[in-house]
Amino acid sequence: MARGKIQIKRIENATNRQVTFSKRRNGLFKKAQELTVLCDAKVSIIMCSSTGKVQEYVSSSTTTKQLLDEYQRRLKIDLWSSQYEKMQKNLKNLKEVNINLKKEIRQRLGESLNDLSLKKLSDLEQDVDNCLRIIRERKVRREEEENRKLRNGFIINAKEEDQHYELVDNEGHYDSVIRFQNGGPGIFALRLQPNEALSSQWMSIHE
Amino acid sequence: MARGKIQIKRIENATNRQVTFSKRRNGLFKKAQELTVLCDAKVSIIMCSSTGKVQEYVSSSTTTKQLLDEYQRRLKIDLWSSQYEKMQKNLKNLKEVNINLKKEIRQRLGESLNDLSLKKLSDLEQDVDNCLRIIRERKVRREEEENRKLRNGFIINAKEEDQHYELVDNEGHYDSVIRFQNGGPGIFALRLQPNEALSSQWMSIHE
DNA sequence: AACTATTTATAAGA
DNA sequence: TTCTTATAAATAGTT
Repeated sequence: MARGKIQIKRIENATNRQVTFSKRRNGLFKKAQELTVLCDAKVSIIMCSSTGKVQEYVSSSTTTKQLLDEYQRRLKIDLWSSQYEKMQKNLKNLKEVNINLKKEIRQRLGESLNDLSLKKLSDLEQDVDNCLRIIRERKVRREEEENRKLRNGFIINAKEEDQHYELVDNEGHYDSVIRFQNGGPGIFALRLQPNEALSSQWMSIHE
Repeated sequence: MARGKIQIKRIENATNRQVTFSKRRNGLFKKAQELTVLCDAKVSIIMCSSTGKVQEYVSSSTTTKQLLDEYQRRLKIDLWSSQYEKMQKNLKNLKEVNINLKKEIRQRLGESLNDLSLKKLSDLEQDVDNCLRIIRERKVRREEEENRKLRNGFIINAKEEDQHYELVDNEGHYDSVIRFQNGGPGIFALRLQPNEALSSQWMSIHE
C-alpha cells in the first residue's frame, strides 16, 4: 500500500513476513477497536501466526468467553458438544463399572444371590472359603508379629511398619473390571484373570 | 477517512451507525483476509452488532472451532470448564467411589491387607466367615430345591424361577458407599450401616 | 449503492 | 524493533 503496490500472496521472506504480520495485526486491532466504539459493537479477534504465537483482541465491553457464548447462542450451535459427549460416555462407563463392583460386593456379602446359578453359587462359596483362609492366615501371622514385638519391647506404629502402604495403584481407571461390561455376574473376574497390578499384590501374599 | 476527520466515539444516528458498521466490517474482514494470505496466519473474527446480528470471518485454511481449540490449547485455558465443572466433579466422585469399591473387593479377596490394623483384620475375618456361612446355607437350600424339582420331574429355568431377579436397584448413584470418602479402609460400611436398598435385600435373605 | 476528497494504513528503506 | 515517508487503500460525507 505504500512505496509500491503489493500482490496479496504469501510473503516468502520470513523476516518480511513477520514484520508485515506485526504491522498489519496492529492495524487490524486498531480497526476493530474503532468499530467497537463507533458502532457500539462487540468484536473478538483470535489469530495464530505461522510461528505458532497466539494473539487476540476483544472489545473492552466484553470478554472472549462471553462473546463466544453469545455467538453460539445466536447461531444455535454448540462448538463443544463433541467434548461433552466424550465426558458423558466416560461418566456412563464409570457408573456401569460402579454398579458391577457393588453387585460383586453384595454377592460376596451374601446378598443378591438369587440370580446366581447353582454352579456359580458353588464357585462363589469355594472362592470366599479360600479368601477366608488367606485372611485368617494373614491375621495369625500378624498376631505372631505383634506378640514378638511386644516381647522385644518395641511398640511400632502399624502404618510405619509396613512399606506396602500405598495399595491404590491406579487413579480410578476401570480397565481391571472392564470385562464386567459384557454382561453376566462375572463374580470371579478379578480373581480368575487378575491384571498386573492385582497379580503382583496376589504374589506378595504368597511369597 | 475522508471528507473530514471523525472522532472515534459512538455514532449517535442509528442509520449512520449501521452504514458505518457495514462498511468497516467489510474493511476489517478484507484486512483479515490479506493478513491470512500475506503472513500465512489463521484469523477468526466474531462480532455482534448493537442490533444483535452476528457476523464472523475465519481464514479459509481453518474453521472457527479448530482455531478456538488451538487458541485454548496454546494459552492453556479452558473457556468452557465452568460449564463442565459439575460433570467433572461427578466424574471425580465416581472415580473415587470406584477406587474404594475395588479396594474393598481386593481386601475381601485377601489382597491389600497390609494397611489394615490387627483389629480390622480380625473384623474382616469374622465378616467373611459370616458371609461364607450365608452363601453356604443358600447353596445347600438351592441344592435341596433342585433335587426336589428333579424328583418331581420339573425342569425349570433358574432365572424364571426367581422373581427377585432385578437386583440392581439404582442407576449407579454412589450414596451407598459415600462414607468411604471420609478416609479409612471402611471395609464393613455396606454391612454395618446398610442403606435402605441393601437392608431390604438383607432382610429378604433372613425372612 | 456510487462517488470522491481526504484521512489512514502501510511497504520499503533507514 | 522503531521511525520515516511516498504511496496505496479505506472511508466519511455526499449524491
